[in-house]
Amino acid sequence: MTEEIKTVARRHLASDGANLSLRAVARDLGMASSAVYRYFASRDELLTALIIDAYDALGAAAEHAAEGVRGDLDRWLAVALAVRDWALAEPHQWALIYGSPVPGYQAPPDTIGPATRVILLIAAIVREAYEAGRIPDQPPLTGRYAEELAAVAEQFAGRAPARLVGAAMSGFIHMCGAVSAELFGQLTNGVDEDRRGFFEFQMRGAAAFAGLS
Amino acid sequence: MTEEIKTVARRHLASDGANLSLRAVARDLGMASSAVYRYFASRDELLTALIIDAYDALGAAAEHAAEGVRGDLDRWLAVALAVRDWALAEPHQWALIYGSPVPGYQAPPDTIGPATRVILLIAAIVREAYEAGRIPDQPPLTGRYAEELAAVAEQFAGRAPARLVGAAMSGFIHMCGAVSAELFGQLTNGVDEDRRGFFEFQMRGAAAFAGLS
DNA sequence: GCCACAAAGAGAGCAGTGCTCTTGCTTTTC
DNA sequence: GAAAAGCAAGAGCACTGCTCTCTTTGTGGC
Repeated sequence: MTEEIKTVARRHLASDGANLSLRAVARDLGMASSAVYRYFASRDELLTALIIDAYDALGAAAEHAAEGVRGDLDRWLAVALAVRDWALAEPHQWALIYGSPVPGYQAPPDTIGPATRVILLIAAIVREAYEAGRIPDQPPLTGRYAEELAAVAEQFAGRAPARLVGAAMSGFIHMCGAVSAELFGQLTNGVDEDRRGFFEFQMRGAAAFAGLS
Repeated sequence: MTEEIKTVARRHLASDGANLSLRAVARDLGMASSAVYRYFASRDELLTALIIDAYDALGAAAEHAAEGVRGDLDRWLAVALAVRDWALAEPHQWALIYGSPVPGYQAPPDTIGPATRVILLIAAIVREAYEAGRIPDQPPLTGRYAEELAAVAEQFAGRAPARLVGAAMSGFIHMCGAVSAELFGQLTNGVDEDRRGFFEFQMRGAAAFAGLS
């Protein structure tokens, strides 16, 4: 039942965005709106469920795309293009997880696990490349943020230097920005035909910043 | 009067986000909700007015920051940091213009003018650097998107090559992504203290991609 | 001074929303 | 078979965007 509600809710998400109507979902299911509250304590809880599912679906798509691809750069590009493909297929789910936060909505801790799948995948790509000695040396970073990056590295990226972790995060952020820019209409009247090509161009730049090849 | 409504609406924007209540705004002004409709035909029209104002304020802040700064890289960094500063000061206005689009809302053509101020400013920085011969040569781009970029260049960036225009747009997109990531909570548990430093690190990377120095 | 007209606001009302509470029905469990 | 638990329905509250009609207010022309 919960699954059925989520399926219909996802359909409504595609037409109404984040302010989908719980009542309309209930109507589509042929039940009273109050009955839905047996499965989800509130509209926000429904949204949370959809958010977690979206993160998971995106993470799965990215991991699947990376499977079996050899070469650091190719793996990174495969991940980035898979993320873009998923976002183009599910624009409203993308908006839900990487768009502006829903007003008054506070993401519960359950979401941070699924939320990190993609960035962890990218971290793994970079770490493997680094540990295999395929990343050229770069001058170390200094400053407070470099220490924070080093702390992150210690947790997720083995012995990779702060600069590399920073470049990886930068690539992830750039990727999210590029997808959002495309979906949210920032590219209109600029690049309209070959957006995939332009996206790949940007992602190659991001990879070069990290020293991937 | 319209100005007064917008001011109160902006205050509500800060607490309720994009789904601010026209009735609540009217209440705050001590007038009936129907009276507001004399000044704005609909809630969407109010949002449009706020969007245009936000684009203009951001554009003005960016242009002001660039004034008098010498050096291509420094100008670019000044613009990027000014954009970030403005976004941190007005997170809900940022979400309004660069976050996920409001469901069912179609941005009218009036918005595209103000929307382009920042990217045009960046284009100007890059163009000047190129025309003064301060951008090292890079291999030309090929592909459909390269043609589109060349068309954009012809309009806004003089004789700059497609790769340079692409890198400039890439930097703009990266900047938007970095600001959004910070505002929308993607950086939580990663870089928490010195986000400004990390932002600048990314923007220096974006500048290098375009050949700015 | 007075009338006429237009602008500005008030108020009621419609259909819709999230959510709660009470009531009833059905299925399981003892 | 009776008690208990799970599930759904319905009414209702306070809220929303928006429309309609009505009333007040201010101003220009004579």
